[in-house]
This record gives sequence, structure tokens and C-alpha cells, in this order.
Amino acid sequence: MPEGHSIHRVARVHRRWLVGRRFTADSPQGRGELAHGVSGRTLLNVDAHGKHLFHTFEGDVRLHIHLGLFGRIRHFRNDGPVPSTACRLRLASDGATLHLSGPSACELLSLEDEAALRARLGEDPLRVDASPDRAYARLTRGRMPLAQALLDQGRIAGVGNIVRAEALFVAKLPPLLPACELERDAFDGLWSAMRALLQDGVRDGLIVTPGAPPLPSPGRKRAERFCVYSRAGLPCPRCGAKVTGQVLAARTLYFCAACQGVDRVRRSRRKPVFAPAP
DNA sequence: ACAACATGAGAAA
DNA sequence: TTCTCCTGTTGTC
Repeated sequence: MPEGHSIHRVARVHRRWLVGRRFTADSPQGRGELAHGVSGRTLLNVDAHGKHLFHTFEGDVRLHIHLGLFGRIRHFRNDGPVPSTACRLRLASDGATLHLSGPSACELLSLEDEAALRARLGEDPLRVDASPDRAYARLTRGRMPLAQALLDQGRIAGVGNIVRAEALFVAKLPPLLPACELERDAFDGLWSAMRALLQDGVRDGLIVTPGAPPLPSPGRKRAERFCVYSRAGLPCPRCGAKVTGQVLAARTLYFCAACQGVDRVRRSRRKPVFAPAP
């Protein structure tokens, strides 16, 4: 569910359908104070930055939601079904109800705390105020592998494991290149690949990488379709070589070692620190 | 039925 | 680096 595109899509839906409504809130999971803080207030605004959602209610009440790995928001036009015991927050108004379950964060924030949180977030390719210059400066700080830097939300916000793999593939970049060796024109290709994937994802509600092959096993229900993500051992749709899946900093990184090469990408050629896998 | 795994991230060591 | 939290889906038996 949750990479940046999902969050921005939720924000869009909520702006369109929920802003202006007055909600009653409850928490079947037993977070009474949280529900009490929101209940009876009108929703004024919804904003997304990276994977974070910010709802502003009347009376200076700010709700911060992060879905984490497991979080989900279900929407209903009517009252909706009986919420499960795992439902952390239910917001109900006339003709629109939502159930939030499994978030890693669902809290009320003061103005200062929200500002501090937003200040820690990097450039979000989905935001109009995003600065590619700043994104490049932050992303290329240090020698950490490019793929690892891409998941650091303080550098670039909203990119998750799927988008990093697919964008690096589309831009034909080597994931293990030290971030500081990424040339500016190579970054520009990566930035536009990420933005295109995320923007299409907001529009369609799921990530579909152009050029992705049909699903390997027809029975699978996976909604999103990829070139390399989750395709370890399967043929690369561009060159046919086997896709690599390897764990990097506790996350599985997928890429095609054969066609995501190092050419034209280095900033300094002095030290051959990185060599593509054989 | 049951186990493994997942699009995340913070804290601890 | 390893643990920890949270829930739902996928695959194996």
C-alpha cells in the first residue's frame, strides 16, 4: 500500500470528499484520547509530504498519520461495516466513513512538532515546491550506496522499496554506486523516472512500470506490475539476464546487474570503488 | 491451518 | 547491525 503515491492519492481523495465535513471519531482499538481530540470538529485541510499525511481540523487540531508497512485506510460511502478490533481510528460523517488500521503513527501534533517533523523530510518529487537541486545535494552526500540513500526520507521523501528499484532500472543506474559519485545528468534522469512513476501511481492508484512484463504466475493477485521489483531470478525485460535480489541494510534490493551499468554515471573517475556484479 | 513475508522506520546496542 | 512494532496477503502443507 504505502509509498508516496498512495499517500498523495489519499490526500487528494480526502481533499475532494472529506474537507468541510464534521466528523465523529472513535477508536475501537481503545485510543480514546486521540478520537476525543478530533471528534466533533470540521476537517479544514489535508496535506501529504512523502509518506506522511497531515489533517488539519478546526480549533487548531492537527492529526499526523504514517501508515508504516502495514497501515491501511478503508473508505465507505455509508456508515461502513463494524470496524475490526484492530481499527485504530474511525472517522464518520454523513455519508462518508473511514477506518484506519495498522499505522505506525496516528497522533495529534502541536504546530511546533508538526513543523519540526516536516523540516526533517527531504524533497518530495510529488510536491510542486520540490527542488531537484536540493534533492541532488542531499542525495549525493556521503559514500553510502545510492540505493540506500534513496530510502532515506530526509534526503528524498516518498520513495520506497518499489519505486527505488523501478526508477533505478528505468534510469539504468547501478544501485550500489556510492551516492557521492552520481553525476548530475544521471540524477536528472533518476529524478524524472521517480516523478513519473509516482505521478502515474497517484493517477492510477498503483505503480505500473512502463515495459513491465506480464505477471510470472497468472494466479497472483499483485496489483502493481514491475520490471525488477520482486522478480529475483526472473528474466530482465530489457536484456533477459536474471534479475538480482540482495539484501541491503535490511531491505531487499532488486536490480539487473547486466544492464544497470556504471557508464556515464561517475562524478570522479579516480578510484574504481564500485564494479558491477558479474 | 499455518508460516513466511511485505511497499517502513525508530530505538537499541 | 539487530530488534521491535503493527496487519494483511501469499504460499506451503
